[in-house]
Amino acid sequence: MSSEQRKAFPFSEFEPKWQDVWEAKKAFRTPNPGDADFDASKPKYFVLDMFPYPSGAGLHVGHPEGYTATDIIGRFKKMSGFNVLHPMGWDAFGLPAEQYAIKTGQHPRATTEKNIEGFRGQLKRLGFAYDWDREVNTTDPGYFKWTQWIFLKLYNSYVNDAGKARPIAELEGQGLSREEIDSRRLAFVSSAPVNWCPELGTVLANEEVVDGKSEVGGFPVERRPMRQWMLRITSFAQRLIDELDGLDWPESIKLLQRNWIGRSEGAHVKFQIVGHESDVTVFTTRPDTLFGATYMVFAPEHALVDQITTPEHAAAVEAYRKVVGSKSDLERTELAKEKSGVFTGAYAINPVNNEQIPIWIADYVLMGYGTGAIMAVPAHDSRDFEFAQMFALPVKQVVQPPEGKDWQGFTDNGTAVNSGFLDGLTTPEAKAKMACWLEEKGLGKGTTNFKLRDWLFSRQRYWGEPFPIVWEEGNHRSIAESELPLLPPDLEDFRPTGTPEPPLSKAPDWVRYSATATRELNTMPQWAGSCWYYLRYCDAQNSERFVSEEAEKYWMGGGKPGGVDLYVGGTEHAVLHLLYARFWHKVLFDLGYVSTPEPFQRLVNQGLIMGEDGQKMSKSRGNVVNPDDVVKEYGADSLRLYEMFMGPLEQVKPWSMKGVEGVYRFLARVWRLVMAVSEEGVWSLSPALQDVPANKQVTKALHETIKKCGEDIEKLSFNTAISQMMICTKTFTAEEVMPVSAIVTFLKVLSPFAPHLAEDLNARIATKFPALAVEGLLSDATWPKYDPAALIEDEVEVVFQVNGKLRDKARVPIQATKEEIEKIALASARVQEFMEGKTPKKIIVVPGKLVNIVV
RNA sequence: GCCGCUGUGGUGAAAUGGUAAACACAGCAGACUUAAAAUCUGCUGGGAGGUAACUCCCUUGCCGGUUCGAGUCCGGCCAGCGGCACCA
Repeated sequence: MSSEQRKAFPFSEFEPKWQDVWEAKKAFRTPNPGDADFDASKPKYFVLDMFPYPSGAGLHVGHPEGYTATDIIGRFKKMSGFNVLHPMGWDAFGLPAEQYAIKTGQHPRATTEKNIEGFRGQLKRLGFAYDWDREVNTTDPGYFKWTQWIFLKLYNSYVNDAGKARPIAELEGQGLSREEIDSRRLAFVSSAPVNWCPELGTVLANEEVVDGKSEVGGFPVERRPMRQWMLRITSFAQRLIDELDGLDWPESIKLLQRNWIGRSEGAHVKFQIVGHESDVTVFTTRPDTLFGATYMVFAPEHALVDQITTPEHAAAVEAYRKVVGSKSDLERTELAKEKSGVFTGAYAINPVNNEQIPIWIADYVLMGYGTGAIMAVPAHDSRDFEFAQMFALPVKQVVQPPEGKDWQGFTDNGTAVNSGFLDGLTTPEAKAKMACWLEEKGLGKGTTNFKLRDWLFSRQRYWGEPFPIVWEEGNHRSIAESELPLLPPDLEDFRPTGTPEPPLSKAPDWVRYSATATRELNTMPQWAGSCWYYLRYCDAQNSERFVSEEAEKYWMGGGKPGGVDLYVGGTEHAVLHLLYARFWHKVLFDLGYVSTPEPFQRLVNQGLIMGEDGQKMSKSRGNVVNPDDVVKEYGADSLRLYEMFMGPLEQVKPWSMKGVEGVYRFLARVWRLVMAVSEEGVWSLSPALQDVPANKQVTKALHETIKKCGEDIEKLSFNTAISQMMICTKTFTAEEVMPVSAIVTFLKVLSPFAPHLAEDLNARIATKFPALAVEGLLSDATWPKYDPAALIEDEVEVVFQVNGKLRDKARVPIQATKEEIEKIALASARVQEFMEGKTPKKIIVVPGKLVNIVV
């Protein structure tokens, strides 16, 4: 049997038809302030999806999940009288695009354009109410001109003592040297060790390295010192933590970000080194345990190691450093099961008791965190304890744990012992006292440290935004804003060079900027374009500014810390995109370019859709569902509705084709409310459709549905809204006569979920009942109001409990008083039976609900 | 190891502290049909008793607590998923 004959309603005819009508009429065009048709009296609602990376594989079923949710919200808000901004675009730069191009032997611009076309077509076939005039594409020069422009803002800014980004010109006015100014820029050059991935031929940000491998491709990553562009995100660490508070985000995501930023409070402590002028500072979160420090450990890369190592230990130290230095991050973590290290021969003096303690080097101390050196308190730190056991170093108790716990390796709070002036204090008291003592003696002070590192911002790849920077006599400087956009050269061979030399070096004409200056050869990472795309949507066509002040104020304003009203996307961006975008937004805010300190007010993460087998969808498992197939077989409305009916939006849930059939049957039932089929299989308006008022039962079901669906959409509880529509449809189906106006109202409620079907049925009803159907497009209709009076029943069922157990129920008038209900309950034969003649101790009456008699 | 989330029928799931399992899937039975598909109707957590209508008991991972009343709140444990991981 062909699928054509099996169709229960002709979705494959009317879905494309309405998609064309919406597009032709620009039904979802959103006017901006200043436009002739802009209505300033309406409130705004900015609903945003995480824009897709247009891969060659096309849309997968995970995309429409979030996109349908935002589409329902957007359509509902539009119907409820809001100016709705619901745009779509393409995050098209980056490694995967370039690798795909290399694999298929095409230019990334060609593959990207083809992929975008594919994605756009797929999204259009799902009937999303986007304003396509606002489409953005990060690889479009008209877009990345402004990405480069924002980079120049970062380059030309610094953070002042108050922690705010300010124009670098302020420092120039203070007569600082070029070196001093360059060292304070938010975009700066650094030659620290970075994550180099030989396979990808580029460096990667810390956030892009997972378990010592590249997030893209899973290739090994090694540490090597290279000169790279960095963004000073660490200057915003505290604000990035603090300003999460005002946001309506899942607590788990806030926590993920807080943990990633990793604030910890402690103290710096200065140690003298025996026989040396120099001293060394360590960071510790446990200054209260200073009396228990029995040795010290430097990171192998620590700058002082060469100076302090004694001749008899030099060979061993050198050998150890060599071994550590040759390891990739992966090997280093893999081999980290057992502690290793060597003694330098040097000693430090513990400032609290003047004891000499040995200085070791070990790779469990990281150069990149704190000061790259630690005081080891083996008694109360598990790593130090393990190391001390291994190398037979002394372990000295300085914290008394609560009764019944061993002090060795005890890391929680307790009471200070063997600690001189700290003895008897609780751990928090001792921390505070020690910090004061250190500060008084000039030996240290309380400090805060963050795990967050500065953002490595350059890549040795072709398919990214070139930096608007030139080099002259060893110094960098920005090019003029008027020179933007800076296009990449047209390269035949854009593959990585296999060395840290970026592929842009293959275009000598492009590289030569002037007789004395050459261009920066690195490109920006994929994250750059996605850091600000939501702003571009507000004014996507503007060629004068990244977004007009007026549009930014209107769409991003509204008195809350975040400008976007609802942002829906996957958890995978919890610490990458969402942290980077917040950082850029804060810089733009400080500089006065945007009106809110945060970009996204409300964030919702959609849950992953698993395969039918409950496993993650993947080609190798063969459990991937292609949305195109579903649309072909069941229609776009079925796909939309099913993805919303599966379960709560935020939950991980498995796909079920049977479930798709279920919602498909529901849509067919709705279709048959309005349409009847002849014996020849021709659909026409159902004769049951009549211009009559709805009876009480239908009216009640309808108004309950208006109420519940409206409330559930606001709560993003789409599955329960759909079940209510199913109940309502059942009530309609049971009727012999279909009251047209009630059906039309129901279609309005259905339309955000299944817009094609609702639009089509309304148009068909309009042919016979033009006065009762919505005039023009149903998508432009107003959300119906429910009548509270229609919901009220004359009688309600009240349950009677004896000692909390259900024993009887009765229908009582809605206006019955507590006393009357109580009397009815006590009169019940079943209740009396279970009371066994005892007198009630207590009777709880919840009007309209229950009576509980306690005996 | 640390942090977080989630545990409810055969399945996806509902349930402002107030009738657990709405809605749907699957299954079973029936109607329509020569037959099938489609459609429509009914049943469908477990156990016990009763010819039957029906009645009773148990049931939201496990143990305890608060409450007239707990899937929901509190404490402890177990399992699964996710994040971080030598961050001093």
